[in-house]
Amino acid sequence: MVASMSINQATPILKPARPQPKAPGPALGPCAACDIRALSICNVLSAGELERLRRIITQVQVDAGRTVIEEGAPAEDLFNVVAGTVKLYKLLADGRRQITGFLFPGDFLGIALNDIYAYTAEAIEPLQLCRFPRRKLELLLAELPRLERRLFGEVAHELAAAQDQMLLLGRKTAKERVASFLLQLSRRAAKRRQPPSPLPMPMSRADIADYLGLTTETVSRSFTQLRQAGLIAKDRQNRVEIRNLAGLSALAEDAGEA
Amino acid sequence: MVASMSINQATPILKPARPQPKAPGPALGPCAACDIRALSICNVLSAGELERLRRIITQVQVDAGRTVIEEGAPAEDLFNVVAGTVKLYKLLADGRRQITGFLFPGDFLGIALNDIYAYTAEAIEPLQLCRFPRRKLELLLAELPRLERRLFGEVAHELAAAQDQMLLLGRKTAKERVASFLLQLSRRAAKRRQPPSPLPMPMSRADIADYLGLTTETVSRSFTQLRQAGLIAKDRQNRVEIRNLAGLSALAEDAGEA
DNA sequence: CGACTCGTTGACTCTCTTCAAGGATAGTGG
DNA sequence: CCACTATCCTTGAAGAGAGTCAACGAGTCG
Repeated sequence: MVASMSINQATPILKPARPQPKAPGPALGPCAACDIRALSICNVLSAGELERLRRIITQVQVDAGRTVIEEGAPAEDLFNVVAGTVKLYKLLADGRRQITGFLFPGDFLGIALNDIYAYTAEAIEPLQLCRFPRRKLELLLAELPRLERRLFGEVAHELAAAQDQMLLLGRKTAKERVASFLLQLSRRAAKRRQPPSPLPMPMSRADIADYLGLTTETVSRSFTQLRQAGLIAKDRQNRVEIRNLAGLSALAEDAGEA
Repeated sequence: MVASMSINQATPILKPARPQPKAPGPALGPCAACDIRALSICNVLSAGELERLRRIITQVQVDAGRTVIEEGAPAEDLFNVVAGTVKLYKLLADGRRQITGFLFPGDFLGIALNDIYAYTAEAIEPLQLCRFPRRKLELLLAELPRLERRLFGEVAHELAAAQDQMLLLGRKTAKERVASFLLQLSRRAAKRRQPPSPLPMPMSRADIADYLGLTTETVSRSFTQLRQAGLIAKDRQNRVEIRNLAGLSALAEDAGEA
C-alpha cells in the first residue's frame, strides 16, 4: 500500500531543442553525431532513409522530474531517448503507483493503443529526446517497411520484458526481485556498451520500490542483505558493484532467461 | 510461494485437423465458415488476401491439458485460437508459476522474440487452432502490410494489457485483483459478443491464483468476500454472475482504464 | 549552519501464505 | 445404482514475509 507522492509538479513541458552543435555531416544534421544511433530504431535505415526520418524529428530536452507524456493524454508524439533516464508508470485512484519500466538511451517511447497514452513517462535525469510526430511517423512507416519491422521488434521486446516482470511481481520474493532488478540493469548497461558492473543508480529507492512492487524500506533491507551476503557492494557515488554474478543470478533467475 | 504442480503430462501434441466439415464457399475453405474471423487478425483481409493466408494455414486440435507451445522451444509456428481457452505461463526453477495471460477465441498466440517462445501455452479446454508456419507467415506479411499492421496492433494491445497486469500484481490487494480479473473476463466476453455477466470460468482456482499472484486459498476467500458483499453470485454451473458492476469496478479499477 | 530529502534500520502490525481438514462434484467400477 | 476415489473448492487456524510507523544518519542546498 504505497502512495509515493512525488512533490514535483509534473507539468509536461518539452523545451524546444537547444541549437544543435552542428555536426560535421550537414545532411544528416544531428543524426550524424548521434552516439546512440546504433542502439536505436534508426539503426536499420540507409543514409537516404535516415534523412527522411530526420526531417520529421525535433530534438527536445526535458528537465529531471518533468513529465514527457501523460497517461490518458492524446498520443501525438513518439520519442527516442538520446540521453538520460525515464520512468514509466501507472497510477491507481488513491495514488498507489506501479512503475512499468525504465528507459535508457536508445530506448523507444510512446507506443500507444487507441491514440491515448497508457502510462505516464517522467524524466529521472535531464533528458535529451528525439520527437517524432505520430502522424508523420506513421506515414513514413508505410514507406519504410524496415523501420516498421524494427518498431515491431521493439514492441515485441517490451512485451517479453513485461512478461518477465509479471513473473517477478507475481512470484518472486523481495530479495529475488532486487537481484533480478540489478541483473537487468547490468545487462542493459552492457547492451549500451557501458560497464556492467559499477552500476549507476539514477532512480530513487521509491522508484525501485514502485517498480518491484515493494516499499522503500523493503528495498533498502534487501539491498543490505545482498551486501551482507557479499553479492554486491556500493561505492562512494552510490553505484552498485556486482561482486558475485553467479550468486546473484542464482538468486534472481527463473528457469530460462536471457 | 506456490508450486502449482499440474499432474498432466504436458506433451506438446498437436493433432492434425479432423476433416473439415466442408463449408459452403469452397474457395475459402474453413475460413468461410469461421465464426471468429471478425475477431481475429483475418478481419483486415480482402477475400483474395484471405485466400492467400488460408493456403498456409493448418487446422489443429489440442486436448485439454496439453501444451501448444513450450517456453524455450524454437518458435516455428503461430496460432489463432478458434475455439477453447488457453493459459500462458512462465516458470521459476523451483516450480513457482506465473500465468501471464488467458487466450480466448479470436486471440493470437506465438509472437516470439529470438525465434524462441518466451512462455508456455497450455490448453485449458479442448482447442481448435489455426496454425501458421512462422516462415511462411513472415513472407506473407511482407506482401500484406495491412496484416502486418493488424499484428502490430495485436502486440501493442498485449503490451498494454501486460502493463495493466503489472499494476495489478505490484499494487493491488487480493480482493481488488479478483475484482479486476472478473471485470476483465466480462469485457473480453462482451468483445466476443458473449453475455458479459454469467461468466463461464474454465480455469481452475489454481490458474486464477497463478494469474493474480495469489494462492488458491486467497482467491477462494476473495470470491467469498465478493459474494458476501453482494457484488457477485454463482450459478449451478459454476459461472459467475456480476451483480453490482459499479461496485466491482470501484473496487478494481485504477485511475483511467478501458 | 539549519532545513530538507533520501536512505537505512528497528519494532510492531497485518495481509496473505502455509498447513490442515472438511465438503462438493464428477468419474469409475463393482 | 451406489459406493469409492480423486480432484477441486472452501474454510479455519497458525505462521511468515512484507508493510507500516517511527527514528536516525548522511548528504544537499539555500
